[in-house]
Amino acid sequence: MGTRRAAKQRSTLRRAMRKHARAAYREAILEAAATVFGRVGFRDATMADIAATAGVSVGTVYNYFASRHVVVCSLISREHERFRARMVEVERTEHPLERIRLVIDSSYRFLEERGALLAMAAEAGLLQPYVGSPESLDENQNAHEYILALYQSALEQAAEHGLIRATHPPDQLAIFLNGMVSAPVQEWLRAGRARAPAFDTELVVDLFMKGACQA
Amino acid sequence: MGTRRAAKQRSTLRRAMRKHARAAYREAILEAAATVFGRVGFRDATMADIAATAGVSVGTVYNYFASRHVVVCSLISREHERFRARMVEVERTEHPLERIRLVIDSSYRFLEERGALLAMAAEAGLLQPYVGSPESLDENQNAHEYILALYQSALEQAAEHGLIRATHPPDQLAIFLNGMVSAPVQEWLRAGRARAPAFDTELVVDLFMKGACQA
Amino acid sequence: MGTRRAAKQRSTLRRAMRKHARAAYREAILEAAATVFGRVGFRDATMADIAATAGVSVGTVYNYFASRHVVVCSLISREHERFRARMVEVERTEHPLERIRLVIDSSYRFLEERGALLAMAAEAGLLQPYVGSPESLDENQNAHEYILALYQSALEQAAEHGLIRATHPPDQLAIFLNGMVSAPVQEWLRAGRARAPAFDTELVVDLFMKGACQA
Amino acid sequence: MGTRRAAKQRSTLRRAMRKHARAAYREAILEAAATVFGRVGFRDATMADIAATAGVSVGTVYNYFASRHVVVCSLISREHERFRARMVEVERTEHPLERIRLVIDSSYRFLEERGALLAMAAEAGLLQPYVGSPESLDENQNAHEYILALYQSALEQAAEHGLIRATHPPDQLAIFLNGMVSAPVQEWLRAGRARAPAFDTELVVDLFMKGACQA
DNA sequence: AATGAATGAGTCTTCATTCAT
DNA sequence: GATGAATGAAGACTCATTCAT
Repeated sequence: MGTRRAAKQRSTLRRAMRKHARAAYREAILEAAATVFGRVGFRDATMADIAATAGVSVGTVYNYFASRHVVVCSLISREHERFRARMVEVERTEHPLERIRLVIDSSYRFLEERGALLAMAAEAGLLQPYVGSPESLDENQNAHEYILALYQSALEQAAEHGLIRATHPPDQLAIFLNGMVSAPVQEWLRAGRARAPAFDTELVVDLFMKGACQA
Repeated sequence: MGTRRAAKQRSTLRRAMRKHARAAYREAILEAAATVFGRVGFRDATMADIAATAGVSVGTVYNYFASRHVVVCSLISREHERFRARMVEVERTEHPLERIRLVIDSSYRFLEERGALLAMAAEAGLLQPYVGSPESLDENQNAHEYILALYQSALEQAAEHGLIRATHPPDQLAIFLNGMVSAPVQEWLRAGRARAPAFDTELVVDLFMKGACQA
Repeated sequence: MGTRRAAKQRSTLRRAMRKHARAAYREAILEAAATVFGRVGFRDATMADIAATAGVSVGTVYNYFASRHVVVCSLISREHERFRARMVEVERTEHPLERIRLVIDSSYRFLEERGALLAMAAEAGLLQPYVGSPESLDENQNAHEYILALYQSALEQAAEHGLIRATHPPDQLAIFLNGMVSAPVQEWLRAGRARAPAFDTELVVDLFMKGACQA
Repeated sequence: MGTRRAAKQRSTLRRAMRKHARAAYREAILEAAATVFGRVGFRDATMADIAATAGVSVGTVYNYFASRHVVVCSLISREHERFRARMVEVERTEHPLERIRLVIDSSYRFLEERGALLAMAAEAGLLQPYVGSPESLDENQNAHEYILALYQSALEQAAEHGLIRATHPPDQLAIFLNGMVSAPVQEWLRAGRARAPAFDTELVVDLFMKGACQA
């Protein structure tokens, strides 16, 4: 009887370890994919590359992801989820301008931490055409739309409260704001991610709100 | 003697015609490449596609361009030259803010006219880091740097003249301005180039100069 | 001493149970293989399919069969043995024509019962040359040769007794008889095993013995 | 002018040679496919095998056939056409029993000449399940159906004329006749195509018509 | 100089087999 | 002895590049 219970315990333990190992493998492969995608780009990253970088065989990658496409989507999806998780707090902020400031700041910090390439992919949706439209991402995997919506609603609210000019449509303002926010990130990517990125939230907010003109 | 001179003339003529023919072929191939790149994107365009679109054989493409890579670079280079040609006039404008307005306006018009190439420009410029080093461009093929430089010098001059705040470094201002200018373009690309693009220079200038705040 | 004997008994019992368990596993796997082979055919059946159908892991399949090839051969061998077991009775029948009738009838009934395996049998027997040598069977696993031999000896005997014409060599007659017997089976396979098979022994015997001619 | 005409002639010549070369390549590949299929079977024949046997590169095979499946179908289709071409004459024969005799004889001669494996594939449709049903052959590529139809109509006619018993349905008779005809062929295939095949039309006809019984 | 067929390295994906637990 | 994840060789197919005509 004791033996049977021990066996059961062992079995449970084993299953737990399995589960853990599976998660670890999955994670390692996604991380490797992120690395390779960052190195050679989405299109030129081969499954062999990813497997080698993860330190596993190609077959193993296919044990965790049904196809190359699934790897890409899973990766983007994962980043997107992480990003949204951070935004939960921010979304609660009442004051629209403060909320904008926090969105920008959180975005920058996320980019700095996660290595901007992937974050960019997830956030900007820039790589959607590379991923392929027919099997492209779900609505809720598209961080770009999500951020634009955040900006837009905050700007609408701000306009209602008389905090910003109501002369321009808020969806367009959102696009321009996002353009300003993204600009230094893209510049950093363009420079080959050489130095550690240093994105300045206050600068963006100041410039967007007050403009470049002399007061 | 007359015969020899005639022969020489004929030879010269033939050489001229040949030169002209070569240029025409080259042009046709580049234009075809532009079309194909615009249609299926950089990475999915095959040499066979380009050749077929140009109405020549693959072999002929290789008679004019040493490799696929050279086709891409030549195309970008050509577009860049055309772009700069249009900017000659603009660069002569004295007033810095007016010059900025003209740069933006010319850029937008160029993008609207060259249509399909836009995707390519975006990929070459914005996505250069994704495309990877093997396809990276020479300094003088990089329209992005060129435009940033235009903005920066105009902003410096504007700051000297007290037309804009001197609180922010002009190279950073240039980046943000460029971000705002690019934002609607990227948004248009992201939407799949569905509707005809309509970029609003005045809106950008207004927003950049005065900010979103209430006066 | 008593203890030792008890231990020995227990050990014997355990060994017997183990033996039984092994046989049960073996059987389950072969039956699963039969099912899968019947469903998707020889070549498209994967070890994973077989294991899953048997309700065991792939590793377990390899504990009982050294390779995929061995599974196939074992299965065919087993079917062959079952088939021969049924024929024991038939072989005892004295009258050669009656014996032929019984062979045909038993064959048809075996095919009807073993259903899905039919495809396999057909592939293994008829398509052996297509399957190639690596999967070819031992002499004593070949049901085809066995049946031909049954027919041939019965036909020889019938000729000796003056029951059939002696104008044709019995080995050739056996081949033709087998061809007629197999014809509706192959037709059924070809039709995708759509309807339940209904093979008519009397028809075959009548046609083979009396021919298609008007009496 | 003379030069231009010469150029045109050359061009025409070249085109003709091209065409001829293409046909020759196509033929060589199909012949190689037949060889390889005969050697290792339909399923195990790889494109690399076929290419190597044909003395070309894999890419070349794909220049002539869009996919592996197309190679298989083209091969079967080609054999089928050849077979039907031979049957044109036979189909004209009025007397139904004589027509049956000729169908059998022509089939046997075709099999002897073309190497039975492929002929079998085309004729018996045995490989249909290997070729894959969803993209399987067109109705008119199925020689098996075609031959059965020939037999059946001849048998119907023969029954009408009182040449054979009307006791059995002609579609079933056709199947059994075909079974008898095929039997020695299959036997020959099973034996590994060792000796040159020698199929005896008269034997089959005699046995099918008169049966094995003593008169 | 144009042509376009031939080439073969490289890509994704499958699956029989092994082996640590 | 059972398990099932890891492995990697092998297969179908693509496409940049070469070269004989």
